[in-house]
Amino acid sequence: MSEPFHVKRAILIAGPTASGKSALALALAERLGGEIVNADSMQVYAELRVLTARPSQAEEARAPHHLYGVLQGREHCSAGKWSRMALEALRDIEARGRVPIIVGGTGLYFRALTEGLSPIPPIPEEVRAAVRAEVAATDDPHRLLAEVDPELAAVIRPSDRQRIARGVEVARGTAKPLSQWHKEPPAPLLTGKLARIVLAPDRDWLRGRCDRRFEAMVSEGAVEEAQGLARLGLDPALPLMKALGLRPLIEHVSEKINLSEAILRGQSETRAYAKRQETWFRTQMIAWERFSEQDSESLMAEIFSFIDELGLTKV
RNA sequence: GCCCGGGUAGCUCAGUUGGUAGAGCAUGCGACUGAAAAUCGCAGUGUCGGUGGUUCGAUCCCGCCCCCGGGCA
Repeated sequence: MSEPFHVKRAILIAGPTASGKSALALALAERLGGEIVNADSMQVYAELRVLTARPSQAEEARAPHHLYGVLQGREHCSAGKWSRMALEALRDIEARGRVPIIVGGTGLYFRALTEGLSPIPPIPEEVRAAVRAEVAATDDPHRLLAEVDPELAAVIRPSDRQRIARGVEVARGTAKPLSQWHKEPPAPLLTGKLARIVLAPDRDWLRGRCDRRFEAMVSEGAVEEAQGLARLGLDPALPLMKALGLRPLIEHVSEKINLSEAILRGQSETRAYAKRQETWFRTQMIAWERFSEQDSESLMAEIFSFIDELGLTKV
């Protein structure tokens, strides 16, 4: 097991979708001489730009951005893959003497970095694919898991096919079941002087922003982006095909539903996602500093004084 | 004016051969160890359009009234 990477200083910004994290990160980067690292599971895919509200080229010109659009849609990201890419980017940024600003909405990715995951080796792709296919096909996937990892089966709901598939693939692809791997204490990948920030705006305010932003995406080419993806004919099970609003827009492009219905569904998916993120941030990231200020200038001031108190503003 | 259909949860609607009601969506809460924008769990709420009648008992049957569609005149 390798030693964690110790940074001089880093700023971590988590927040629900549409909470304004990217703008905040950019403002901080400009002020501190920082470089931005994406911690969002969907913004890593090249084919998703509009639908994931990825920073524009103009924004990317204002400060270096990393891990945006770096994977092809046919690849699949994961917490492990992301954390390895992130560490590499962090080392480079540190070597340049700049401040890393990690920003995103994927709580699990932040956990992988700051708390670590159990040291489970990669599962061979053939095993993964075979297990996923098997789990998708069977009527009783829970039994498959119970056969190879009864301890895990006892705590995973029979309806939760995704976790069941993970449990089965680990049991088959490694020497021991996932429930045993989980007993090995995880170790952080990243240590050092870290400012951990969660944006926690008012729910109604955020809902309004989600709704408006989805409409804005449509006027900025989200339909065309969905059409482009539909033409690629990718496996609908691929992670990027699960992007919020993508499925309704593809249904619209293939003339199954009209645009206004697609928009309503996209907005509704976005709101539900924001809710799940908030639950994670509230219950899983309790040690992080929460900010609910909505005015961007006041927010910036509060955050700046927070990181200043931590001694992160000077080298 | 007449005929037909409808009025049940925030929305769309199901239902009760008469014993005061339920799904999906929305909303709220939660779980979360390499697909996490994923995956999964829990919860609530209703003067069942109004009013009179029949009945031990009406959201359901009957009368009248109101509202919304559609048709005929």
